[in-house]
Amino acid sequence: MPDDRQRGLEMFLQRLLLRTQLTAEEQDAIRALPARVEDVRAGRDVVVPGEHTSESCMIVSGLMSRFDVLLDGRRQTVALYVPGEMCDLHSVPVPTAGWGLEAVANSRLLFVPHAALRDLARNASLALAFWCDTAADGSILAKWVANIGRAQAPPRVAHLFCELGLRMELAGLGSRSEFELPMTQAQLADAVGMTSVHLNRTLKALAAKGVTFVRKQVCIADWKAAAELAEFEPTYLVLPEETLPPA
Amino acid sequence: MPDDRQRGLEMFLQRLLLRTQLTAEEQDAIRALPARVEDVRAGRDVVVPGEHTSESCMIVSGLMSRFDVLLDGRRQTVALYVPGEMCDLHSVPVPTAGWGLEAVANSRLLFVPHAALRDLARNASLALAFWCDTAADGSILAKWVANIGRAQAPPRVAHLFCELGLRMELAGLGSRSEFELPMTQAQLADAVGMTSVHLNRTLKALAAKGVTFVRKQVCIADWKAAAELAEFEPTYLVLPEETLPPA
DNA sequence: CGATCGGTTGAAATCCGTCAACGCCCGTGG
DNA sequence: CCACGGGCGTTGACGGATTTCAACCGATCG
Repeated sequence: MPDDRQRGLEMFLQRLLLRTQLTAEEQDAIRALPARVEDVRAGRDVVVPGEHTSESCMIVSGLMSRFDVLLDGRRQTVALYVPGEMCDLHSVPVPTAGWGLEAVANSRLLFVPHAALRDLARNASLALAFWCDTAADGSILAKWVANIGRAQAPPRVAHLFCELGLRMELAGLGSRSEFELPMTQAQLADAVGMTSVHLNRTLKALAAKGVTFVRKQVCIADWKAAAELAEFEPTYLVLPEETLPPA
Repeated sequence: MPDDRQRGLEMFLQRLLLRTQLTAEEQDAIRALPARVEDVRAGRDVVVPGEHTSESCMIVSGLMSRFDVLLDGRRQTVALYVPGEMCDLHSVPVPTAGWGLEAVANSRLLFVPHAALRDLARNASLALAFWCDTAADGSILAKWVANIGRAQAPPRVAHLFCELGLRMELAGLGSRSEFELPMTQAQLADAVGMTSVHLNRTLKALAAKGVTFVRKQVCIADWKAAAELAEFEPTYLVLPEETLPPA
């Protein structure tokens, strides 16, 4: 359990190294960050919308959702975060969030004080690395806007599955065509902007095309076909060549 | 015209100062950036999706759209940028864009080489300022996901009008309740993820509530009522207190 | 003057949300 | 051991929201 702090920071470092080169000293600075490990249960709100935060949050295991609330209480998930990702790095420069952060599944989180990250950001390379991560996060958000804004339900869901497949594979959790997605249909519906009822029907339609989501397990029989159906084009994930599917 | 370079850089600087404090030297460094002014006509694609860019783009006047394309050619606008905003700052850390950039109206743009911005980012405060701007951009994207993902068309359009009202007011172009929005209904439809036909009908419904969009002019009779209808809550714009509407 | 673009309107088809009910699984408590 | 209840998934029927297809009009421009 105390080693999970080291493990979490190492995951964070590897994430940064995906997109930015860092010297040995800079890498050690990340490893030396102060951090606190905490387990949260599924359904728990880690950050309440409107709250002022002083720590950023990294996911060691589990699944987190960044969400917005409507007056009637309905939630819209605007981003999902898988293990190895910093779900809150943007809160360092912008600490007063307009959104909330919820544990979709039981999760182990690593909390890092903003002050420590701000301090590290005085180093130019590390600042660039943080900036880069935030830009990549924004790139995914932009894609979500496009995905939710335009497509019919089946490609919308398929697109999310393709994206999460790659991200899960990168996290070392299964493969892009078969991975565990520890969320309910209702939570998934919130993420793609539809009703759980309609999502359920959409899943049945997708099952006919070899894309299934059963017992929290996503299976994509023909990944290439699914990517085509979803018009999935992974550039926006800002990942290095070798982790991407062949064109 | 040569002065527009200075004017554009000054707008950029003021934008950064909204959210970050900078010393006189740092401010001068922004003012001394190399930059190129260019006028583009409405409808012109400044950045083609998938292209590798080596310059960031600031808007001196006009209106820009960041968009994603579908195979069938339809576009989904994922972000709109008004004068005074850097529509491309994230391309410094992430130069291979998955999206395109289009001039919605005739626009005057200021292009700044990535290299120069990267160079400035070696300064910790400036790096934080850039990071902050990118995070704010992401915050708006997140809100767009929530806005588009939610059901009804009228609040969706009203929300966009409220947001653009504040951003236009901040840019010194009209007020939050009356400003020019130089785009066609079809372009607006792309931005909110609906058909131009349905947008047209939605506009008529909104007109009955005092929110009009006629001859590219947005008028909001009762701003507070419109904000309530749209469930507009401006925290996500990451603007200083005094520029926000009273609660 | 014709052509094109942007806006407007109508009618039909489709997608999707709402309401409601039911079954399954699993944990809890009797 | 069984009864109960709640969370979750599933399904049907219905209505409303949105898209699609189509036509028309006014303004602008060559």
